Amino acid sequence: MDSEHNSLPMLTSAAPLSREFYSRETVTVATELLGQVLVHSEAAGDTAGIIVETEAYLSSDPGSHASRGKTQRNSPMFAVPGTIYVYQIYGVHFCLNIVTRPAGIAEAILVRAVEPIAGRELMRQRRGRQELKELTSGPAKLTKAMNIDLSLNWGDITVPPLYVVAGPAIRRPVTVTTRVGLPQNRGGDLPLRFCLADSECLSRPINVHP
DNA sequence: CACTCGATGTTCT
DNA sequence: GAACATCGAGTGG
Repeated sequence: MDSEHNSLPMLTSAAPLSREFYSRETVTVATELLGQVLVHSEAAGDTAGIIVETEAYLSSDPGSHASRGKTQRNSPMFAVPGTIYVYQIYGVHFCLNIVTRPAGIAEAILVRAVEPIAGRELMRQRRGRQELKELTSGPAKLTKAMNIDLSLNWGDITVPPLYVVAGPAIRRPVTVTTRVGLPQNRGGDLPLRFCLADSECLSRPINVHP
């Protein structure tokens, strides 16, 4: 067993955050997910990371996949809070979202970056990179490192194998910015990206002026 | 560093 | 056809 498991023996076996946690206002959940721990338990080995960057996607939000109604791809967004929505982007990458709000209101949170705390060697193998900062500092990087793909779409984030547990009780500064990759006319000017400002593992630096 | 660009497939116009 | 909640290799200062 490697040292990271010795130093964090309880984390990956802690109780997942409940459905009630996710059944609140999307911005609230997006903010409170920061500092919690995303865990993927697999036979190959557990991977886990502290969530350091999230984005909220709201109903009536032109940047949301659900902005033009329900389709085959986005239908998990219309399901119950805690539903996992994984989609493929640019044909090659996967992004992980967690549904909030009651069924019928399509809102979700994109998990954009985590700080690796367990299964780092597995992450290095999957990513083909050694540097800690390169393993999970982006929405598609973290899904690759943690082996998250379409097989987890429609899953339940409140139970294994993919779930979130309470992180270390340490207060860290939160910064709010505009979301990444969205043009102005698609909601790119809305302050819906949430970061732990002191993290080394953000998908990109926090711009003082966007 | 900063920037461009190709990969690759699903969705929507 | 074009766009896309991205990444990494490549190029040029």
